[in-house]
Amino acid sequence: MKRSSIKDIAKLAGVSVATVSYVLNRKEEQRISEETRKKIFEIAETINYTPNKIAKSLKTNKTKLLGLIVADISNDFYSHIARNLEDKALQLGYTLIIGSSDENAEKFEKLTQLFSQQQVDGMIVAPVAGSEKTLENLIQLKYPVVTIDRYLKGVSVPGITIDNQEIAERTTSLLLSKGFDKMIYIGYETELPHLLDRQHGFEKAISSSSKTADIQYLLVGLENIAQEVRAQLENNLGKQPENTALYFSSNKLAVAGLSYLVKNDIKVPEQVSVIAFDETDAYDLFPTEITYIQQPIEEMAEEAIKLLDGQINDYTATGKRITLSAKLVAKASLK
Amino acid sequence: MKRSSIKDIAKLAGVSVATVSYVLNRKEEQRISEETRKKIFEIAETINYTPNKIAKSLKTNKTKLLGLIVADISNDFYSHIARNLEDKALQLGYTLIIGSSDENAEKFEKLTQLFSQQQVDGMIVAPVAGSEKTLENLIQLKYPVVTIDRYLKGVSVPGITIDNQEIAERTTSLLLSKGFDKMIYIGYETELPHLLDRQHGFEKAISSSSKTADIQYLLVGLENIAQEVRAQLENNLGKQPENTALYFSSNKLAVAGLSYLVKNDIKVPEQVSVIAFDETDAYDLFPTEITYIQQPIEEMAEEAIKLLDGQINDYTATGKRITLSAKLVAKASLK
DNA sequence: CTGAAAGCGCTTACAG
DNA sequence: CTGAAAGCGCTTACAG
Repeated sequence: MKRSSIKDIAKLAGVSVATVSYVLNRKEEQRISEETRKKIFEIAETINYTPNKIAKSLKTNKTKLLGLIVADISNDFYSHIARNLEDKALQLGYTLIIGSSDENAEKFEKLTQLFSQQQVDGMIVAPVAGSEKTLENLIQLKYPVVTIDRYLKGVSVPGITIDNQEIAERTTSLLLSKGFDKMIYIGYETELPHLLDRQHGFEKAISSSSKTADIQYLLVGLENIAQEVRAQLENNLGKQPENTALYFSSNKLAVAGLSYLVKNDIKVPEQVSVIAFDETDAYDLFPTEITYIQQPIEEMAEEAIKLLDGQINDYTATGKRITLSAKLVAKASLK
Repeated sequence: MKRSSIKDIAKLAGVSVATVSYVLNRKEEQRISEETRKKIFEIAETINYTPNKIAKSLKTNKTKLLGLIVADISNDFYSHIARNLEDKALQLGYTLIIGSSDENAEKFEKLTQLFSQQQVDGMIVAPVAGSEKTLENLIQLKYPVVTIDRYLKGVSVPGITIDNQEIAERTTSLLLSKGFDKMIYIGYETELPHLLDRQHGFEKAISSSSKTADIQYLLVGLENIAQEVRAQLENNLGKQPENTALYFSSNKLAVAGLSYLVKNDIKVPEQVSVIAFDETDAYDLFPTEITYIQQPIEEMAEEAIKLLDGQINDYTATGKRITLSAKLVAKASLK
């Protein structure tokens, strides 16, 4: 595969490569005669010229490539984030390189190195537990980075998050007002701050309320979610629960939990009310419409790209964090 | 952000850039003294050197970048394809650039151009209707390309598909053997050959069978799938179907259809049996376990990368198409 | 209005 | 064992 270069055009047109470059880049300052301009465009067309961005990148030090690191691109939430980022990035002329960290700090670091070697102009990352140092290194190198969805304690890096604690608190208060006998929080056994925020919001609402209810926390690891959730619900919820509320702190947890409910013919909301963080098409298959907390994914993507583009064009060390508001979408699963 | 270069190392070590390059690339043929070798590694370490792959690419004409074009990365099926491709690609040192075509031939072409400009070493694409010419152009330029999931008529390009028609035929025969009064095929109104293959498989089984049943085809466009499927089922299935089988030719169609069933309290498999192409976690939320056709996604990804890597390293014009076998996973939704 | 030339950060035959 | 030099395909001040 031999592609044509600016040099080929120059030769055919009988001009210098400089002239070709000026014409093709529409640098009007250097007024090239209409005649040669036309000739150059024609030749470029006929020999099927496409610019070599690699060469351009080397010169300009810009690749128009953005690195995206998520936990797992096959995860519903992240694939939607990725899709929205892709669209917003394209609008600004960027293309996305994507990698999955699998919640592994080492792999996360490898990916940042790989992307850095590919000279991405910037990175959008969902950091994993233990990746503080990796992030700090990037910041120290003045590498444009923004976090999305997640953030890490003690690392000052710009990013986009939602008001996890607040929305969790508000929705929990709503739950409390309904007077359940038992409320179960299903969450992750994790150090990830954004997930802990959700839990703290839940706890805060509970402790500041005058209502009393039997409160339980079921925490599962990041792997084998489905089995763990089902097993724990079996132990703690039983087959014939009454006047109980389930609070799932992610859509994956919710899918696992709802699967348990439907398999055991537990009625929602008659026996158990359900509220879940994040949406997913899967809810459509559940007999009752699910009440969920909706993250403004499109807005998150837009702000992330904007923030990153800003950093790329004019780097300023800043830990600027933008917090967007999630909202509750109330459906029948909450009595 | 100013990164250090090979030149910086050379200066600090008091050697030439050539020597540094040889050492860093572990080219043992040119035996460099252990002493300078060590010095160079140390310096590289301390000044935090990372190679500029862009510069290397320009010289070697290899970027180790692979372009992936899917219909929509937020679609469950494609995000899983992407994830598997990512892993296989990484094993061979490639990184993935991802783009979504939205079933739009123009956007598909734009993406190929963009990727080509980024000098990707090759592309893995799920072509869209009308993208024959775009594909032909790439082939003509001897650009390494392999298709995945889909293929196009009359274009000779290597690729991976599954035996859509065969598996559809086999599963339909199975359905026929159960003696349903009514069988409804829910598919797409499309020209995409791999989807038509599924329909042809269904038709073939029907026409070559001695059994008779009321056969219906519900075809929907590629947009607004959910609403269309529900509306059509409402008209053609009704609220109290009996001894009927539903054949969904994709997981998105199945999710839409199952949602209709669950909302209308239609019992599976007592009233309606269900079989679906492709899996999704969403099935977990349906009261009955769904019988589905499982594509060997991991194997598809592996073969695609292997085929592409082969093309990249030794280009030979070939329309080699690899067909893998899908398999039926039988569950309770089929009586 | 146009071109010669330097240079981006590497690799690699070639010479010594 | 090591280095000088050419070159990958562009861009861009500078000169004319």
